[in-house]
Amino acid sequence: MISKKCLYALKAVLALARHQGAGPMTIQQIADAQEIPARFLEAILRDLKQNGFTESIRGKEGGYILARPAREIRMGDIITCLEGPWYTPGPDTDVFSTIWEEADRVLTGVVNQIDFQSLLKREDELRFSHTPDYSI
Amino acid sequence: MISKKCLYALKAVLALARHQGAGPMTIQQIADAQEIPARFLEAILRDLKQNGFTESIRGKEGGYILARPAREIRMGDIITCLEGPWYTPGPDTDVFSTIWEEADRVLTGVVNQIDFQSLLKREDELRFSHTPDYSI
DNA sequence: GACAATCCCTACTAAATCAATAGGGATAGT
DNA sequence: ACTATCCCTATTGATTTAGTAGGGATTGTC
Repeated sequence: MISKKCLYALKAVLALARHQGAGPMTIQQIADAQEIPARFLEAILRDLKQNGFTESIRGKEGGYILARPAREIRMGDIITCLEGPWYTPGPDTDVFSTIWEEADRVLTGVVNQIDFQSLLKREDELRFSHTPDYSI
Repeated sequence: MISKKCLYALKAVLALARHQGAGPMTIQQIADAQEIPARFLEAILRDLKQNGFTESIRGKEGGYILARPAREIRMGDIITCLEGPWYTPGPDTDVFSTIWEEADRVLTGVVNQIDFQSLLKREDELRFSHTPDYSI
């Protein structure tokens, strides 16, 4: 399965996407909102920054923002950034190589179809469908 | 990526598939043929046996055979047996859950389409296409 | 019945990876 | 100056991976 680190990264980007246009979010805010250990999140956000997904503002009133619109960041981008490629073709091919390639292809296909704008929308729909209706 | 243990299991089953009908193969034979540490392979074969993929014959002239025809064993069966499920749905669903489910679905789809009879055929074709032609 | 080749079972270990935590340094707004 | 923020390196404990070790049980052959 996906590592916690990677899941934290996805959640952090999602939080930043929701906050986009409202100034920077501090590490602590993101950590609180998504239940991520703050010191761990710090390293993750630095990683995301180095790969061009986030930008940071230092000093007081500082924090993190997305470097690009949520629409232009795909789940697959973040996953590849944190986990590296799922399968790397080696020099010698056996019967299984082509199958790992196929698996990689379909997996990439799934996560690259989803950008963070659509994740926000999905999240809203999920919240809507899960809100219990207490009316009589 | 896939663990070495799982890859060894796949290779072992493939070796047994190729040997099917020609009596049992010893652990050592499989280990030599597929370049797997014999003591490690021992544990893997036991695991495969407990899950009904292989059978063993003890004593001299003993060894391992496939418990079913190669056609009836799929790659996905072996992988699930060794690695467990890639994703297990938890009690609480978030935006990502449905995506992991979809990823699991497509991945399972790929490896469950391939049985070991077709792997043998693929291997033969690969060997054919890779044999260098030294004729003038 | 002795012997040798095989599978069977439990326990142990070394290395790598995962999931953080710790301690300070640099920067910027007030 | 003070404080809230990000920045960087190093360290740690737990878990998983990839084996290894030592012996026990079974069965065919002489």
